[in-house]
Amino acid sequence: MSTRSSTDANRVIPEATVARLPVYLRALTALADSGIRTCSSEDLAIAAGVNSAKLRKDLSHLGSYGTRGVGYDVDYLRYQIAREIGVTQDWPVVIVGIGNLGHALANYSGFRSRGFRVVALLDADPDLIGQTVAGVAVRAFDELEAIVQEHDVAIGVIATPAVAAQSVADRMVAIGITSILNFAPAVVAVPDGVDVRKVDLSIELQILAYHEQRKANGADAAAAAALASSADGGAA
Amino acid sequence: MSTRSSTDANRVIPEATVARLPVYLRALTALADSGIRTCSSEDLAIAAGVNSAKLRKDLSHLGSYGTRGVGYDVDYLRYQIAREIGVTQDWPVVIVGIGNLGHALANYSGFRSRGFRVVALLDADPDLIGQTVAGVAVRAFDELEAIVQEHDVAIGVIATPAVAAQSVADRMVAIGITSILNFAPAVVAVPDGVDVRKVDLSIELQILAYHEQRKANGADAAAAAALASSADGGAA
DNA sequence: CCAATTTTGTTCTCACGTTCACAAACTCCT
DNA sequence: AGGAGTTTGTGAACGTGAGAACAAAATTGG
Repeated sequence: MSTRSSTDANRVIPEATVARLPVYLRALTALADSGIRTCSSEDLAIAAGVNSAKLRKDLSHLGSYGTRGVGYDVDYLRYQIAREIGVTQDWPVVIVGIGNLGHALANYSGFRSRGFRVVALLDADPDLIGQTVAGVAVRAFDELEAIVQEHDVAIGVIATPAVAAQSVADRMVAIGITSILNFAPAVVAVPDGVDVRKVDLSIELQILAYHEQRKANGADAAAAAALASSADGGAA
Repeated sequence: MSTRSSTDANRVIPEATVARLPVYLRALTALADSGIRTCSSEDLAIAAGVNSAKLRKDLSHLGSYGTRGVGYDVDYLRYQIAREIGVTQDWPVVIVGIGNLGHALANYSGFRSRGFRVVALLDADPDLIGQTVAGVAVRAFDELEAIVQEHDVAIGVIATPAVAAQSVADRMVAIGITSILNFAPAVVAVPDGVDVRKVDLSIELQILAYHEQRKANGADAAAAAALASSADGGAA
């Protein structure tokens, strides 16, 4: 009795694939916007900046949505990926911490257009409460529980300073939020069953700096190696 | 003649390790700030939110900076990691695109304190040029080349709308920038030798949404499975 | 209708990353 | 000094992911 349909909710999709599905979704939207109705895995792979074999393998985890010899129907595939990710519905989101970054997030139009709706902005600073940002009033952090219950919020965004991040996360978890996107430069610990993703601006820059330094050192090392080998002469 | 010192510039550090080094650096700074002079791999692993075996293996790629039976000297290890990443020096950075996100980035104090210095803010919008953001004047995008050459900038940050991202990246590459941090929701293509890292707010949310949806479906499926098995009864 | 062509979906192999488990090396206490 | 107790650094096993290569399935042209 192991007949598994292609829409079987129990099939596992590798994490690496899940992380790329939103990229494919965006690339498909761009293709659709430029009037393209059908594309090959090669076309889509280029638009998404990946290898076409990887793209096909990723899509094969969702099901067989292409046609051999033809390619993929852009709108159809787009819908299938959106459904798989879960962004055919709208997800209510709360943002905690309305500093510079919180402002930018509240104003980011990409959330609304991609399946997310900011239902509340919260901050602990009394001076901010009552101000309107991006058309949404800033409310007191204490109101988190009421808001989460009213709108059935599952996803919270932390944009506070580092010191506040853990206590905000604890509160979110206690209230029933099960997915957290953390922009604060701090590690937050959460119990099993709660997902945390971390976006850290300076960590990304540091990773670039490492490679940048190696480029410079590599050039130096190559020069040094050239000198050394010329000093070695033919003395092998 | 294969005597390789522990500071051999040619040893390779796995990419996954490189991505975690900044996390360790931050955790060590936090420990140092609370007056801790020495820590075990277990202590540091908890502070960094990773498994201690992974932490030790990561550090072993840099060299042997710990003492068995004792642990790591916080300041010493911090310096070694900072040197490895390359943030003992200051990296000049330009930010292109001073919208909501560009504002937030310009004001982000974490850059300055972690080895990066914003030397210029650029935008194509004439209305923005001349305004001061975070103490730095916004200048015309055309001035990119002069600024990059004057300050020897190797790292550029793109915070423009998606449509502008590729052309900004092309210009950066042409001028000699070799590392790009891209916040625009678009894939940018660059030649070999140029590193691009991408930070995408809505992609992170979409990944959370996927898992959130699976939690809900999983609960449904579990309920359905329970029903099915009770319907099955003992009919094995 | 059949051969040639195109393109998907999948299999196989290799590389990379994670985790376990333990020997080596250090400190502390008697 | 020597044994007990800690903690690092690393070898080995395991799991996941990437990419090449190819069979299967569709279209196209004669």
